[in-house]
Amino acid sequence: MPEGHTVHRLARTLTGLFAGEPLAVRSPQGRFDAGAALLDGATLVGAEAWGKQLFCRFDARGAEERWLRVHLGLYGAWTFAGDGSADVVHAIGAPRRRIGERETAAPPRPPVSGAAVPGPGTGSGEWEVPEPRGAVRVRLLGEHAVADLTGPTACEVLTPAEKAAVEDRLGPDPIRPDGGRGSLQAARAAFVARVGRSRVTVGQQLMDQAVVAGVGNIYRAEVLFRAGVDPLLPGRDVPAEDLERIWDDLVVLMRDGAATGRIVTTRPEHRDDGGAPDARDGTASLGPDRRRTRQNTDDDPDAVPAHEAFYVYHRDGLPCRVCGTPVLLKELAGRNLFWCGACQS
DNA sequence: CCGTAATGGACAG
DNA sequence: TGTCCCTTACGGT
Repeated sequence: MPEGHTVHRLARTLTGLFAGEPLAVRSPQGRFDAGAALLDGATLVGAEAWGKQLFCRFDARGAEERWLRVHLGLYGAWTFAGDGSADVVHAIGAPRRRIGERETAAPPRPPVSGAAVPGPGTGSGEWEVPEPRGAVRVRLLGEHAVADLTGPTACEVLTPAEKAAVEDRLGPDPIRPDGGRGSLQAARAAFVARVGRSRVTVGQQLMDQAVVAGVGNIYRAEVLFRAGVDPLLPGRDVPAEDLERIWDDLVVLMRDGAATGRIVTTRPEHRDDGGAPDARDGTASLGPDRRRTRQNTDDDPDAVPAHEAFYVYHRDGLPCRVCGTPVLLKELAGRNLFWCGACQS
């Protein structure tokens, strides 16, 4: 997925597109019919993120507020279309979903086989509401835009109490202004204390959303490399100063990711690998934008090429950017862990 | 056409 | 630790 930075971006996008508007809520796929009925016609007050959890607040006149909770899981994604009155990235979520991103540069998609419902129209921008594409769990339709959700791990309507219960199980979030613990200092202290009192490896704990919310496999691998910490070290054996540096680095890296839509962890001096392709994925001949590791990027020509964005993630077998030792790969708790055995020891 | 990977997580035992 | 779920796009046949 979509690590935490993506979800924070999504919250901002949804708020920008829909906040203050009553929305038509549907489940074209049918699996969310009951939930959609609860929300249909309610006003989207705003969206927020905590780690990888997305919460959209709906107010229906006279009724108690409702929260739509969405978790994208490994391959959930939102795609957007609209009249262009709001500036949005057109697809956010699973990396394979590139169609939406191409639409960013492409002219507005023509209506599909005349079946599309005409949009309400806004005076300035006429637009056609596109047919749902694929298995759309939820469609949010407003005056100026439509948002389609596919493939989520979780999609449900919650009461305020139920939303609070979900949040209670989440660790501090480096992207939230107060870290989700009242202040960034308190959030860092909570993280350091929690990791430091467990024998579970620091590599596993970083993937535990109760320890720190929003970190996924990429940030896990990259932040440990940047800190020079061995992922297999038990948390209690990692010096507190290292854990503090890891937290502070997550704040920087993840907020940068939320701002740009990309994860880039390499420092400029470590990026020039001569344009070497990602040798592992056998896509060397496909060109720089078709490698296995792809990002949801804004169309920024100055963006760091994907194959130079990481130190170790998906680079097993390739020489470490810093010391040249081959990057290691090991399956840990069902997920691939990448690290440099020399730099991280 | 089919198998598989993918930045995740819940649940059983 | 293993199993299952969610969906898409890609490479290989």
